Amino acid sequence: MQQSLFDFIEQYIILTEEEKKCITDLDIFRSVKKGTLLLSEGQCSRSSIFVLKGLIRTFYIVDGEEKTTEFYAEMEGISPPCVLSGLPSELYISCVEDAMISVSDPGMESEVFRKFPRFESLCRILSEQLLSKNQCNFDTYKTSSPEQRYLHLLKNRSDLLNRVPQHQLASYLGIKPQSLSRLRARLVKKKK
Amino acid sequence: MQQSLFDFIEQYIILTEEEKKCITDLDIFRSVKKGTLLLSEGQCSRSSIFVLKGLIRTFYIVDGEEKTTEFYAEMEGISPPCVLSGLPSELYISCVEDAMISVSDPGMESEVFRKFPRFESLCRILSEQLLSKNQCNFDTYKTSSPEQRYLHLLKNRSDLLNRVPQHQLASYLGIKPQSLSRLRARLVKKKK
DNA sequence: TGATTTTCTTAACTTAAGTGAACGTTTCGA
DNA sequence: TCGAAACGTTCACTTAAGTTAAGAAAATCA
Repeated sequence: MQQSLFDFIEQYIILTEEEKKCITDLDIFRSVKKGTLLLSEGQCSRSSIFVLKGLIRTFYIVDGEEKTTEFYAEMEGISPPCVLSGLPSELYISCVEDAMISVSDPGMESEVFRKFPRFESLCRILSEQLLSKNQCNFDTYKTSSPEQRYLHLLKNRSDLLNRVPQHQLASYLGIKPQSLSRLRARLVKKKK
Repeated sequence: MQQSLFDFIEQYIILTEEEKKCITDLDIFRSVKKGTLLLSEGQCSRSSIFVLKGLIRTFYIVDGEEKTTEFYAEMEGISPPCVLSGLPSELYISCVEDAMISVSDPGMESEVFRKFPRFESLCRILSEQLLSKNQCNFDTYKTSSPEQRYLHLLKNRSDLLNRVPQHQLASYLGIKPQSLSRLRARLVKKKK
């Protein structure tokens, strides 16, 4: 299972046996059941999550209503705001499917950076890439309508359509479930 | 002028004279006039920008229409997607006000990292913070209506209201200028 | 300064999302 | 396996943004 984490890292740098052992020794791999809440409002978690298998989802609760903001599938990771801010979380993280994840915290990271400085270099590059990607996604969201966002999802992450309940998808697109139903009906009619 | 860059960095690490000289020698400071385009569609720029004074704005042109995605004021920086991707830019960057900026590229950065490794450590931390902040902003955008986004702007970045033309603000909020006018009129009426 | 362009607002009409409700289907736990 | 809860769709109505157009105000520059 940890092999898939090694595979991910080795897209960037080839790991020595010593480095692999160091990662293994951290004992960061966890198996979690569908529906598990990995983070709840009010918690001051220090844990960053990397998804090895399965699917997790982040959301807020605004006026008693879940607002899904992102899905994280294989080889994607999330470090919730509370990890850096130290403030109680407003974010929830929950398991959409049974999943294998790795869980780390800033303490582990600095330990690894101390032992193997090139890991910090890798993390700088990765977080710059993530930042850039995140900004692009934000820009795409801002410049699209719900319908365009749905079509974009259909094209680029169609796996989500089968893995995620409609009402979570709707929320992710920024609309209500009823509106997603209608939107889909409208598109089918247009196509004819 | 470069002092304000030093001030920014020294919020995190105190610079030695040697480090300051290294930065000064890079000759990265530029003065730019209002209206100047710092990046246009199609360009493969390698330049990241940090704003020391003034205001710049990023936008796309979609169906012949400008879509403003972000404003960068004092002590904020932007590394456009093309810097990392190497692909021709779809993003525009333009100067909203006369500005003083610093312009760097990946080559300069690796030179500085080589001479002073702790700069890479600082950059990792900064980009992790930026990523976290960017994700929070994205989440706030996703979970808000245009009206809520306007009120949020009023509360948190009210300086922009005076520094930026309405139609650019409207675009930034994800609506048309006419809708922003109407929204404002609606709010005034509500207040009474 | 005067002319021209850009910007901002208002208005009437259109389009699409929000709301509340109903109803059939699926899921899940006792 | 039965019953309750959650889920997805449809409908009628409401609300707010998009569109088109017009006119007033402000900024720009020759």
